[in-house]
Amino acid sequence: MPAPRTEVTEIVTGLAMLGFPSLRDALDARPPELRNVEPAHWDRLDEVFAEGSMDAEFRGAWSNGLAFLGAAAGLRGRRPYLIEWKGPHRTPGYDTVPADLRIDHVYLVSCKYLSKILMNVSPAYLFDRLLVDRRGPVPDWYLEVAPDAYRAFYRTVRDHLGAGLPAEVDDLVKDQRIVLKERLAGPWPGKLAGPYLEFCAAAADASAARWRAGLADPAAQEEMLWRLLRLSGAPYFVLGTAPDDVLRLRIYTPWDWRQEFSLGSFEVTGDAAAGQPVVKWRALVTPRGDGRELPVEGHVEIRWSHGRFRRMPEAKVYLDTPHYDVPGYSPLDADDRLSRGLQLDLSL
DNA sequence: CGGAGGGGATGCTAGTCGGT
DNA sequence: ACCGACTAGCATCCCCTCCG
Repeated sequence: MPAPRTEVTEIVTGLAMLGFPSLRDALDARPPELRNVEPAHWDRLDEVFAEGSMDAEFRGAWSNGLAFLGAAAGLRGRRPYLIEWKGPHRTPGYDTVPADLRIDHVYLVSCKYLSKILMNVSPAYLFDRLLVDRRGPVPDWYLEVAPDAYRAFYRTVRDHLGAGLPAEVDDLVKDQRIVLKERLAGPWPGKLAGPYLEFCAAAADASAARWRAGLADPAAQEEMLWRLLRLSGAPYFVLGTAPDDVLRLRIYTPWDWRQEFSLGSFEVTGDAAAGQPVVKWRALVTPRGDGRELPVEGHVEIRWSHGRFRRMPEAKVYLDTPHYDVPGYSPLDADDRLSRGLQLDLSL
């Protein structure tokens, strides 16, 4: 069962597009146009709504759905005949568009909690395979790119913790990893903090070098930026909520992007100052017919999954540029301003 | 507030095993 | 040798909290 918050956000966003006079009416109707929502989901929604503990989420999702119903680039006031909720299941195959709702078979909508996290993937998939082929060898990334630094750091840890651990990090087995994770919970002990930072710097630099190696030509850089920003072959919409903010974006396709922008540069560097292995990325984008360069930047944290030394490292990709300043992310209300005549009265 | 880290969920994959 | 069914393990995806 997904977190109630996710369910509230996604289902209520869809509900609001169906034009009910109020959320209460919509919840009571349990409209059949909203597919894949089971009775248990409706029951839980009723329960959470009655409790009132998630009023902010309800309000945000409701206003997002209404905005999409009225938006020029969205439904322009046309009540959909079908809203498919992706539901608690992960979509099979390669998930290019992170869509939680599909409206009338064509409009793809992703309902996000406002977040700077773009994706969380395996390091080899990002740095070696450039987000192209998910399937591939699954190395322990730290051993793959910074074996000497990783082994040296492990030996320092082992010497600090004492007996019961193998001589080399390569020989750790599952139970030992669990023990390591538990004994290393919390801040690094003073004697390990310095060596850890050294290892972080080595892993970050090596990861950046690996990434750069695949990004030699401009075409590869441009495609990399598109994939990082999750541009997809089909346009889609992001309707985000936060306690007191909303984010409503239309996400360009590469085709849209090319018509408005060109890529000046894409740079990747290890971040020695961070408290974990971090690789920074930065693109300079030039709008066509206008000389001002727009920076887009973010960073990638490389981190153990499920605790220190426990599972394979994964790569968490962050966007540091505000969403509204990203070339290729177009605010829904900007589209509305372009076609003012289509604005509808949405007061309830 | 956001960087650092935690951990549940899901479904892929590499095993095993019996049958052909 | 190959195939399909089945399954345990775990890589990856996703969302969460904690704390300075």
